[in-house]
Amino acid sequence: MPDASPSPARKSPKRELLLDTAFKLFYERGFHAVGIDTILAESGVAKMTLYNHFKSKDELIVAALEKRAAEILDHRTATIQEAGDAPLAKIAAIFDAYHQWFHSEGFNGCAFIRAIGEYPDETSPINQSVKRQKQILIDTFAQIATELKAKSPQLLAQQLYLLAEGAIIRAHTFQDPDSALAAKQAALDLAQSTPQT
Amino acid sequence: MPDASPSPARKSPKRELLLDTAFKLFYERGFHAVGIDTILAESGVAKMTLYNHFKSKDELIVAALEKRAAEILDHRTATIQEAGDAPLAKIAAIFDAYHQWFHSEGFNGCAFIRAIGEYPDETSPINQSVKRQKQILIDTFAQIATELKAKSPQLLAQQLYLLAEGAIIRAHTFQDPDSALAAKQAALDLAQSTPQT
DNA sequence: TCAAGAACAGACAGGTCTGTCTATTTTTCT
DNA sequence: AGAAAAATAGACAGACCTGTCTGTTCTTGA
Repeated sequence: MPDASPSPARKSPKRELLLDTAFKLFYERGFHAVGIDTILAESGVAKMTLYNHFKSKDELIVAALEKRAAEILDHRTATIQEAGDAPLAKIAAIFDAYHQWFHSEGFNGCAFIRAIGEYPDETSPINQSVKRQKQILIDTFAQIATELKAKSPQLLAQQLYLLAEGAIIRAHTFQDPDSALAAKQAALDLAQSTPQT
Repeated sequence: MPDASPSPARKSPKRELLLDTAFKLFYERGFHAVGIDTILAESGVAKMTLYNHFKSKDELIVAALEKRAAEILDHRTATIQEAGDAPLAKIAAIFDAYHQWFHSEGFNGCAFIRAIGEYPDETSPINQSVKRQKQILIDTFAQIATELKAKSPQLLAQQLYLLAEGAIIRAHTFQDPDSALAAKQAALDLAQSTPQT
């Protein structure tokens, strides 16, 4: 009866420590570039503890990404919540949050996009996990675009998403944390030029 | 007098073959994921030949990226040339070219962005090479924005760039080759709403 | 207190990686 | 034809990688 499968405790301190350490290192240096041993040394956890919690490195990567994704989603939800009811204010708030992120210590682009880059195989669980996470952002934009009564909410949502991803890429590539400003302005231009009732 | 440094023949068939094969494999599977031996097997070239042309794997990566960058630049220059003199037509032509690219066999995102993702260290020659290449695209947009007499050509250029990168990311992440359409429309919207003389 | 589960250190296997070396063959140019 | 340059196969070193295994110690809860 004792299930030997590697998820005995859904939430253990060691497990959380491993996930946070792994994410930090992967984000800093890349997924292939960081070995298991580095994560273990940095976190001070034993190898068998890791393999008791996760079947493989890939599973660790997925879990680390999903933990981070949950945190990001919470943060974004709060950001939108605080922006009030006006759709344009919500859009502005989202891009302001990007602005803050780009200015934060250790910003290194989008871990999820980088994960897709390193695991381009569509059947990889890593790849699929990223897709799910990104879809949530698009859905958020679509919700706002609908509230805006845009002529084509789907199109506007997609365009806002393009601007967001583009801003991340530019901030990362050129180490310019102000990339969100141009994106925000373009986003508001596009959103505002939409025919409203 | 014979310089033993690893660049004896600037242009040799084997060298070009190695660069093309390397790029293809890196683009398909990622930089860390593809080993030297795989490139050698695929190209049918001996290991010492590779190391006679390139000091290291990193140098091979840089050379492969730069060869590809030159080809892309040529293609883009021709695309703009064929679009005629109207700035808006040039912008449309660039995004149409993205559209074609996204629909082409083997599209797998932007190799340069993925390279930054795998080599985030700013001092890496790989990282720096990508930055140079991307700057050329931004400069191209800036040139067109200036021709357009945009109020702020730099801002518009940056926004067009964000849309372009965003479209690539979206096409790659969601395997949706039509991502360029929304980007093109947004680009033309932004460019057109610019106050002209 | 004491038993069971969790985490520990560390060795280990088996594979892969980059880069070097040698000795031989092929190509190229004059 | 003959010399110089280029490419070849393949072994090799040394490092690193993931994942397994063992036996010990720590933690925790009844």
